[in-house]
Amino acid sequence: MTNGLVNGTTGMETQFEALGLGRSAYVPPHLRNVQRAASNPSLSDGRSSWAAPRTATPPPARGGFESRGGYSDRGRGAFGGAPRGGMNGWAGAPAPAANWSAPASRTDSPVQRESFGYGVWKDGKHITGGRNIRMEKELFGDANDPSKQHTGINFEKYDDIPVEATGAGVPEPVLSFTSPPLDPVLLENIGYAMYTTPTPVQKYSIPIVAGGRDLMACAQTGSGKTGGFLFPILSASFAQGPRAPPEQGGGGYGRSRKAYPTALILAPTRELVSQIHDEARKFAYRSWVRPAVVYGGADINQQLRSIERGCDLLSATPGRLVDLIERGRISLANIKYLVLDEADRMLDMGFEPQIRRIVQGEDMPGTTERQTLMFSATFPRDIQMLAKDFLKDYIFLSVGRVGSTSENITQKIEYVEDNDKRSVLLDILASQSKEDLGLTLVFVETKRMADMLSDFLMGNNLPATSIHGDRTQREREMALQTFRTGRTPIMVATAVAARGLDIPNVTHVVNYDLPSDIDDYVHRIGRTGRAGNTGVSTAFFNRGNKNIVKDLVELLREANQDIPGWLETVAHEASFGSGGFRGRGGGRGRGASRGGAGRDYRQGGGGGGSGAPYGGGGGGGYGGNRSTSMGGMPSYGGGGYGGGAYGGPQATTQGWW
DNA sequence: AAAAAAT
Repeated sequence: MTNGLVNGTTGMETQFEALGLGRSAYVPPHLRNVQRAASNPSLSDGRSSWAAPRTATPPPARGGFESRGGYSDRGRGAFGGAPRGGMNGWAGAPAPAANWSAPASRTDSPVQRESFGYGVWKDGKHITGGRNIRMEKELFGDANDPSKQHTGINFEKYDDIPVEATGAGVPEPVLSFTSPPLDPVLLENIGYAMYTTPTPVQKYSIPIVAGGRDLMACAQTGSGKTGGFLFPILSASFAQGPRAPPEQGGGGYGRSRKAYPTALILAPTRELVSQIHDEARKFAYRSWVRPAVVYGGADINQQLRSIERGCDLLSATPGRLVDLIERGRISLANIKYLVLDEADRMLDMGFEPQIRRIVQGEDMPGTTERQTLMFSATFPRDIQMLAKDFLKDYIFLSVGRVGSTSENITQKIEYVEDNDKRSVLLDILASQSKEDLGLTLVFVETKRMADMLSDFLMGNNLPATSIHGDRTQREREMALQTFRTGRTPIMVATAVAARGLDIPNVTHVVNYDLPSDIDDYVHRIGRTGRAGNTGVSTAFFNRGNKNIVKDLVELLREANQDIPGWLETVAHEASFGSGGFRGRGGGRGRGASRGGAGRDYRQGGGGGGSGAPYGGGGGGGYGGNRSTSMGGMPSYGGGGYGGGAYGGPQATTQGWW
């Protein structure tokens, strides 16, 4: 895919057809690079090619971006035309070109940039740009635009999130945003974003990263982890400048079009990457750091142009990044900071070969020459392996679940048979008060259901849209945009929207189909009740959801929610149903997951021989079969799985299955 | 079982 595809502006599909690369050439994502990885003996050990010359001296100002002017991508959002949440304020505003180019003497003059909110790194110093009110409005929003209402996290509920840091030499957490350790420019940006107090993750991650340490954090979205890595990385970057660019081999030909980012953030979904990028733009305001974003499904030529204009902190999905590396347009040789966000999810999605290639098989500096931060909701064995390979002497941070103890969200569970779900949903939507301008997010399990349900709602004259992985990227972004702005205050979504997305004003989450994983449930309901607001969550429960019932009841109890009697009954039955039912080797390490999302397996003790909180031994909670005090009631049939669980109309004493 | 992800 590195052949002559670069030319032209036609869509990629057209180009493929022209080259005779029809659908037959398609390789499913999870199989991509497999051969390459297998046939590349240097993957895990051979760092030879890149490791050689790297100077530690502060780099000179980079001629590349200085002479190109770093402003234009700012005026355009991340990469040209893709409509995203952040684009509202500026769309009609004229480009500032006339203003800044007029003096025509030196486009790298900091004075000129100062007018536009961009700083530069020059002669080993950070020259901060001046304020730009228009840009501030675009980045930090204004009160009249609900889609950009600030989402600063300042609320007391975050204070009771338990955090545990383990490892050698854990620094004291900071208690507030101050300089030091944070750069004054960053502090100003944090102020513009209306963040007043660091979240628990941030309290720890700031000094950890500032102290040059690697970090493995078990934390979920909503804990403020984006700030947790952006703040210390940007702060250090502001102070230290970029890494010296490597010698351009031969040098003969003009300036390279290759981008050399200093920081790389990998995340599993396009929307998440896009959201991280929007945050990065805020906190990089007025600094020399130019954030950039690349992901699939969007015009690659626009992204290429965008990264040419500046690419210091790059947020990326793995596939598109590999593509750009193959095209020779991005080099990782200058990386000082690597962040893997939602690492467990990335592995679930089959990204491991691509991630290993990016981190170990290209030109990224080794573990000792970069700082690496990994975030993951869980800490199973494959994540531990990744941590072992990517991190050095890391500090392990375990952050409790945000939503579980929150009473900001009223959780209702209703018993609804599949056939009744549609009409019950209509009832719910109809009963929502007209003054309630909040947004309703409806989760379903399949893409097909997402389509069908949104069609159904629209057929009933309800302003609905849908988001799932089979929609085009444009449709996905449009759906998110119309949802955010309230034009379609109902959005039907699959798992693509379950985690990470921060959408203000979601007042109601409906689990039309319950997930089978309690953590997914927590993530979903966490789309509401954010930033100190209250929210409502309604779940449709029926016999198909028995697999989640025990965790669900436990969660509801912890969150002080009303638990319907019938649900308790079902949970009780389930607890001595088939032993192997949960399927994951005795269930998940509840104790670990609840109190702190995971445990530092290096600490030894508790949690089973492997130290893995999940799998293997069951690190607390409900390992193994639980024969209950009720005694006697046999489990259904033999083994538990599949047919066993719901295989028949089990008439029990409770009578309802 | 489904979803997501360079084209």
